[in-house]
Amino acid sequence: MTDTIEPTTAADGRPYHHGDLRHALIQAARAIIIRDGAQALSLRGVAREAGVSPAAPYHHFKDKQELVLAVGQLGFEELGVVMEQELAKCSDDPHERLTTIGVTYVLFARDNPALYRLMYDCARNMEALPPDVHEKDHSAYAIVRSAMIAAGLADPDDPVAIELATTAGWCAAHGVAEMGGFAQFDPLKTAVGGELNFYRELLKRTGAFSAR
Amino acid sequence: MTDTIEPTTAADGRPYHHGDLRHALIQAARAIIIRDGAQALSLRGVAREAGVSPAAPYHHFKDKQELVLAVGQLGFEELGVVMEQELAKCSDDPHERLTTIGVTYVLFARDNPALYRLMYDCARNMEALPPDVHEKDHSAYAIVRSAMIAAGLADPDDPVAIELATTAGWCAAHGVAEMGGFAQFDPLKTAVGGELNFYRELLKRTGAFSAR
DNA sequence: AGATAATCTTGACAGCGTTCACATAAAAAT
DNA sequence: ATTTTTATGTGAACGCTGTCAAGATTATCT
Repeated sequence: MTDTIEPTTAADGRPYHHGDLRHALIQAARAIIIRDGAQALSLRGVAREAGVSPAAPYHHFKDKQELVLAVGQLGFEELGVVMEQELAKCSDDPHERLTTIGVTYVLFARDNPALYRLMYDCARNMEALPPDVHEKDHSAYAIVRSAMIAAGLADPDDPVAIELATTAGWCAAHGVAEMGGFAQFDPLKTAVGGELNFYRELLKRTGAFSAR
Repeated sequence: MTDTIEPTTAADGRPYHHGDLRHALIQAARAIIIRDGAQALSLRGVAREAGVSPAAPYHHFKDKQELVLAVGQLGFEELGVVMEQELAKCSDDPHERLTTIGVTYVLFARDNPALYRLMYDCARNMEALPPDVHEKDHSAYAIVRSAMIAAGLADPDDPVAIELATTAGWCAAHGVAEMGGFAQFDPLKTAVGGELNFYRELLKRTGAFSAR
């Protein structure tokens, strides 16, 4: 009882079995991507940071790609959490809620550009992913759609128009999310009274987010 | 005169000096990127395809990155050419011209997704590029801006509003360009009467491209 | 013609993704 | 409680990659 009773501790300090390697690998990869960009990510580096051998990850991911996709998937979940938090703090006015959705989305991308880029790749290869991601994405999609309807930007009786409005809004947000951070726009940002105003104006002007 | 007088032919068939390697490397890289995606691009592979040793490219590009950026830059020039062609075929109606700009942009991205992705990276690191790219980009930017003004989407006397409208339009086009190709939207595409209509509707709904 | 600069090759280095054979620990079965 | 199976780790190895240094070959300039 005097010895360490942590999960199967060996003599040399750390246990032979990591405990929850899969999770640790995803976190390490996420950290590297956020810190140094996706191009600087190497499986060996991730393993190193997690304190295991280069071959260990292959018991949890069949590929480097599969690890990367897991990080992207986690990004979507994070975004979902942030979105709910912001919407909870928001008023009931439909237009304001829609704006909150757009701004939150864009700010998330601004704060984690490399991660957002990964999430985009993730979404592009959505067919190749396990089905639960489909559902989660669809639920996010559903949030935007209902906000669109509530704000009167889509006729509730015209399904195609609803899908179009939702898709257009998502596309516009994606565009602003990826390009809004460009340094070229710095002068314009100050001219318009700060970064946040800049994003607001951009989203407003991409009519998908503006009231008629 | 009976011998081959092509640029300094050696006995074994090909000349020791390639003649215009820099160009050949860019073309080879472009082909690989378009065919197999940017992730499948290796400097050695490019050198192989150009029939040259792995170290040869380093006399023309200091980096793999520099080669990739050159391909992206070439992409912008190509897009400029296509844009001019389409605008030449277009009527004088300002709204139609604006729509043509957006649709051409999106179709270019749809036809060469990997190349377009590269161009985006290129634009993101624009500060790190030689200044002539700045000018070219600015000229493209100027095209969009004047089209915006002509279409009455920006008050010619409000410089900030002009920049905002132009930027918003570009962001919206980027969003549609990157996300429009997602397989998730296939049903919607057919429901709306084809791919082209889909893009048109999307651009119209991201209000930056629609008349009031 | 001779010197200088540009271009290409060869050979090498470290790092990468991935796989295979093996070691160890945990879980399940007896 | 012991054995067997399964899950999870290590180590060494393969071919590939980006990159560099030293030497060979050709073009260019005086």
